[in-house]
Amino acid sequence: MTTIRDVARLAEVSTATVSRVFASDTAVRPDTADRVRRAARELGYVPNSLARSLRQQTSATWALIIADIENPFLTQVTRGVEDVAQSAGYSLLLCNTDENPEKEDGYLGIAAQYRVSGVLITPTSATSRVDRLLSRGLPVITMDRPLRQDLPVDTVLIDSRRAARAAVDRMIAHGHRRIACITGPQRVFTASERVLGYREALQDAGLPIDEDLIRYADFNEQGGQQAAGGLLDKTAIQAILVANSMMAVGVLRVLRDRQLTPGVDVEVVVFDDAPWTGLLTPAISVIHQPAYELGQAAGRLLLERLRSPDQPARTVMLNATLPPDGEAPLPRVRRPDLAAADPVTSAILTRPAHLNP
Amino acid sequence: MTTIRDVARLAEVSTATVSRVFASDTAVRPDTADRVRRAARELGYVPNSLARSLRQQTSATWALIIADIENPFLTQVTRGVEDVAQSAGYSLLLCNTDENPEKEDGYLGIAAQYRVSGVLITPTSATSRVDRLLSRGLPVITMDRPLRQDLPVDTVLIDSRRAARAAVDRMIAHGHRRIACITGPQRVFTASERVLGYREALQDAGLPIDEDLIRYADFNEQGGQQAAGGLLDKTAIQAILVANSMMAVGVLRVLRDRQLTPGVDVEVVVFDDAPWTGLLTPAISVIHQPAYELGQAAGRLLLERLRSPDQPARTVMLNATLPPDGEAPLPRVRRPDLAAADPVTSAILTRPAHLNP
DNA sequence: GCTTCGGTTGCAATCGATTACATTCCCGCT
DNA sequence: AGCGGGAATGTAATCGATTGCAACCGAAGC
Repeated sequence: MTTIRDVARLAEVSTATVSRVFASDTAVRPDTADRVRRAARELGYVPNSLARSLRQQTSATWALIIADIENPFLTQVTRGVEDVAQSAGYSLLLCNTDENPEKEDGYLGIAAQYRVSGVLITPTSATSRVDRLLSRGLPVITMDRPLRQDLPVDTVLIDSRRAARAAVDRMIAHGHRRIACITGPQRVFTASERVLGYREALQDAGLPIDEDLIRYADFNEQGGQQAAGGLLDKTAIQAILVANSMMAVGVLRVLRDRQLTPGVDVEVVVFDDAPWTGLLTPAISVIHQPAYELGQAAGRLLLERLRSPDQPARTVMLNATLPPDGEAPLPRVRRPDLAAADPVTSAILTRPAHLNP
Repeated sequence: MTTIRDVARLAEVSTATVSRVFASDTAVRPDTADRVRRAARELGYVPNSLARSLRQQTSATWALIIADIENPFLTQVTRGVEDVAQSAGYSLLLCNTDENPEKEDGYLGIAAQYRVSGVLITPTSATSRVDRLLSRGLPVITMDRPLRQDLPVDTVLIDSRRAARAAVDRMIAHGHRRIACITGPQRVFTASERVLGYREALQDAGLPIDEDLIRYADFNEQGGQQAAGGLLDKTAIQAILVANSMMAVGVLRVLRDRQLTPGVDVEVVVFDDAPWTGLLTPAISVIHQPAYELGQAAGRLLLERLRSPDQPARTVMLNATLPPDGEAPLPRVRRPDLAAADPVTSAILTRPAHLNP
């Protein structure tokens, strides 16, 4: 493996000069620089970023710690983070926790070992041990789920409580009374948050809350299937709110198996606007979550945090949207311009990405 | 940030001893080791893996370079790779190329800079510049798409040509004659491979091939929509083979908009068994691709390559399966035991994952 | 008591870059 | 010619670990 010394030798300069050509803005005479670049090309020199990071005490890497890479919502988040990272010169260390706090802990340790310059995480619970990173001065951004308020972490959330409430409001307006809610593990913030919105809507309408209509299960297809099965075994329902698109597949499968047509026999509203939801007839309602924008906002918060480490922690709240009653879901725009779309976050998000050396 | 010296000082030993406690199997007296571990815990010591990797000339990191993190197929592949990597002590550097050869090139460079110990890639084309990694002795595993035969890279493929052919055979058996094929960019191996299978089936049946029924488009929803729209504007069809599940959404949307019911007016067969496909009525046919297993196999090939760098390159071929005619698609098993399921690869895949220090 | 030997431990070089500081070079001005 | 000063370049310390080699220690064997 050729090193900076080899290049220096061939170009007949010192390693300092070579380094300056590639990694700093210190002046180097153009012809010297040329000679160095030629030598480097000839030798196939690739700088060793481990050595560089060691010396500079910082690496151009972020750790992205997410619960489930197979969840399309998180996939879109990942994509948003990746785009910001890439355009600012950072690479991503990808970590999949499986909603498992121990796996998460392990990855937090790895993030520390790798001396990444920031961590973006969807914490498995509010008690995730990110404090151990913070005490080292490592910036942490939490996504989709908040941590304890006293921790100095920037946060990007989606207001899913309000969206859940709007969805249930509408079900009530449609005349439904037996309305169920199938959501993720109670420990997970977004899962309980959606239940809160559900409860609020019922309470506001003066309707009783039947705890048996609220089901917690794993945030995946099987979870949805089990929850819906257990629910329908005990009682009949008129409408159902499902907390994510993976669960929705399971729920819809159960409905079909029981000859219940979504949208006819049971009104169904689902979080996440998975593209396939538009294919069902009649269409089910979906709550659009700005997942890509969430990732993007998280990435940008991290960039700003790196630029000014001591500013107070910020929380960005994005809106989930339920299309107006009677209207088809909005056509999916692949990459909406968030800054234009959401005034709440535009202040943060319109600032140009900082291009790191 | 506390370093190994701080720990050494507190434990009243040399840095060498501390290092040996944490990172090698050299003997250290149990009570000394205890003292070191206590000191480390007290100081909150986290080893710096940059320094370690620099010294050891190898890092416990793999680069995973994929075309599109939002493609569920590739997401499952990622998951397979991640599981193997994690259980062998490796971390993943995630790179998203967007099917863009320049972005890919950039990431290949980053992989080299980071001195990752291996690269797993779905190359954007057969001319991807992985040779520059190979010449450095960096192991490369290609996934889902092969490179030039003369390159010493291990490869995991899915035999999608055969699956495409089987699907079209069946369409022909059903009496269809105007059969279309919507696939990805021609440059992408799997896209053309599926067309080859399509052609073979028609040829074997002695049917003419109408080039106008073959459409290349982007491997996403929009691509599927455009291709299907263009196709149906010109001609009517009886059956259609779609090359992945993202395109399928676009295609199915077009069919619906034109009042054509999949499975009734047009027979539809789709690559990738996206979970939602089972929700459509009547159900469409899907070709199951063992994506998770592909990722897993790739990870294991890399582990073996790292263990014996000089063995000849290997290619693993996995089967895509079309459920027998008339039968419902197989119920999705979340994590099938690949070794038991597929004798072709069991030899490789049953070997226990090597646990790295 | 001395030697030997295996088990522990320490010393110091090393990995490949960056960078503070020192030195040299070059040019223009007096 | 001599000098000043800015630009270019070199020297060497440094980042934080690992590891070859040497030194040391204690017990066993003679």
